[in-house]
Amino acid sequence: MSIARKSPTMADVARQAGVSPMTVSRAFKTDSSVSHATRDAILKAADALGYVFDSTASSLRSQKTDFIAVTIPSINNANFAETVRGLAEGLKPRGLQILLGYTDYDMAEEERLIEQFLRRRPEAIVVTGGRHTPRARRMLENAGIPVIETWDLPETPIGHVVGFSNASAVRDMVDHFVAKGLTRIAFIGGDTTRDTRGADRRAGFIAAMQAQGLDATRLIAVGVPPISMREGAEAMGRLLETLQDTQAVICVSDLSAFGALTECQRRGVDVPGRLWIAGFGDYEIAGIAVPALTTINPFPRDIGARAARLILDVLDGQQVAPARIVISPELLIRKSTF
Amino acid sequence: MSIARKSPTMADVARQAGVSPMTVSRAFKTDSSVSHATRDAILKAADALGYVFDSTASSLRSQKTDFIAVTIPSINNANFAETVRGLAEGLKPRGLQILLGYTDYDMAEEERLIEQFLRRRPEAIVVTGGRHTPRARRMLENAGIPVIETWDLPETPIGHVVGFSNASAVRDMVDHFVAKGLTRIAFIGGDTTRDTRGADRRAGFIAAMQAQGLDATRLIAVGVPPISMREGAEAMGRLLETLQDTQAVICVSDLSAFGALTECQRRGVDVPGRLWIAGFGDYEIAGIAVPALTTINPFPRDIGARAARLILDVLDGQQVAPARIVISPELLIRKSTF
DNA sequence: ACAGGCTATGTTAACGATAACATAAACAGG
DNA sequence: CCTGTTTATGTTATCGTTAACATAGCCTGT
Repeated sequence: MSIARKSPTMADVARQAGVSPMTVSRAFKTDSSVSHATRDAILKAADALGYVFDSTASSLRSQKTDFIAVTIPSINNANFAETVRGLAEGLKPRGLQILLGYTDYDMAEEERLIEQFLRRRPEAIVVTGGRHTPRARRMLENAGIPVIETWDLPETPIGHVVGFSNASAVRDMVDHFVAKGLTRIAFIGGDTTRDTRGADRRAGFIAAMQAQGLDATRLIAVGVPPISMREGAEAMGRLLETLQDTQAVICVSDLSAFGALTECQRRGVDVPGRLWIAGFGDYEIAGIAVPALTTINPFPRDIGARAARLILDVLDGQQVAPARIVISPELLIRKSTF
Repeated sequence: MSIARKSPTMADVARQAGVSPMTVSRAFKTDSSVSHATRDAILKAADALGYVFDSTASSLRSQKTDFIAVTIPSINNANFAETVRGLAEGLKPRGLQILLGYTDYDMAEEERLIEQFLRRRPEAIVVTGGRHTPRARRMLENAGIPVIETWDLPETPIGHVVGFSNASAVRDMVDHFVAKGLTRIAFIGGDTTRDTRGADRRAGFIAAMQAQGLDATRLIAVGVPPISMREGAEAMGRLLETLQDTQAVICVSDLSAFGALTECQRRGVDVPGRLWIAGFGDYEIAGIAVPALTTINPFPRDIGARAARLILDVLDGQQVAPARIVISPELLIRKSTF
């Protein structure tokens, strides 16, 4: 490794190429007016010197960081990952870079993250969900940049929204089951309200059951959200031991649904013969499990893609009023509920 | 939303608090010497004005961004996510923020990403794997910051390494199967060399089989890496139709292994009775599938944690020579190979 | 041939913080 | 009580780029 002498700046490149620093700056922008010969000479000089453009200085002077801050609850979740992909793909053509952070489903951590991110002066910020600490909300309101809440339809949004109703998606599923003649339906989820979308789904389940005049108390809560396969299996074990006459189980996500399914397999409980199981999220496993799991596809990729387009429109001044983009989740009936 | 008047700077806070801007700057650092009363007054003034610290300006002047750049092949992969978690956790106490990007298993995209990231002047950069485009390699070598290659043990590393040998991990598994008396063993993976770790695993399989004097040509290649559950199922379908006497299958990852298992379930092929299946990665699904899948745990969280500690040591000057930290993956024998 | 417009480039100052240096006041030790 | 040290604060210049303005040369149309 060579001695870390100070890295060259535009001034060094300018000297080498026999032009002013300003012309070097222009040569590094695609649109600006620099003659072909000059730009070539500058890029060659830059290459020879090993010059690397300094975004930090550029950001300070131009007051543009080209950062889009994004916070998601978990980095280890295929659905949120898809939303980030949708975002990244939509933003990349414009040279916008995602500043990604995860909150571990913790609103205090979200607040901390938002504060950190706003210091970096992003062009816009995308957050997951519509519930935040009061201070986080205040910071977002005063940030002076577009704010987009996703994966939810908050009643009093901060700015823009790209999401869907977790509660009514679950209601659709309950109604479907009831239409098929089932009445004893249970819900498996996590045991606190850390995961607000999970809580919304449970609330939607309860409301839908009550609206149908059915018993809405078959609720199994296991573990700290986000609950995954193992917790789903544990919950199913409990369900099979305490509420043996249950006909169908709706799980807060496909992962817990799959865990529940494996528990049935271990205990020799026939799915869907004796018990129906459904999940949420249309993760890959839902489609490939045997039997394939009934689930709800909330189109996470689209959420990101729509948010990206919205950001571009807002930054272009094409969209000024707060937008409310509603995604319609799709109910996917599969073999686990036949 | 209020009129976006220019946001306040330290100078504004200083005026409000009746001190110099420098004192405001000091008040925002935890260690520096500011009297208790002064700091309180400054923080109150900052709060009243809605001041938000500007990291961009700070970074330029202090030549410290507190960014650690990290590139992973896919954002939608539980193992890489764990590595990022390990990194983030280790770096957070020091105020270092991760700048995360994914390459989609594409070295050209990795090159693009590295170039973008280096412009942001990170304190260090962590990349996945030991193979890069020549230009990417050159950029990393000349970046003048610590470079850490992970998830691999490159022969000619750029700088530091935190990884393991994908090939020898698979060899251990082959040797285990052979010791159990099996001879007709197949390998399922993707059909190109985009995924270099996948390619290393297949190469390790072939070498191990040949070393045992066995037929190493039972190779099923399906789809563009990274292959997942669906491709695993498809590959298993092909295997069952073309190489019926196969006794065991090693898959490039647990996801394809699980897909393969489901295909066996659909076709009524008994696992492990008629066929053994093993994966790689110790994803959650491997432990909970029925039967549970034999796999290899490469301790992805540890990779991140060790990389984080290494970064801190290097930045502190406690570690100067390029480190080579070798993780020992663990072979986990489960019900799918009994 | 000349006003008006366009293209390619240069000059100056500024973005908002802080490193480096300076200093007044408070304090400690003999 | 005086010197030497520490603590709290201020002053100045600067990090590397680019917005804003300026200008020289060239083209276009009449």
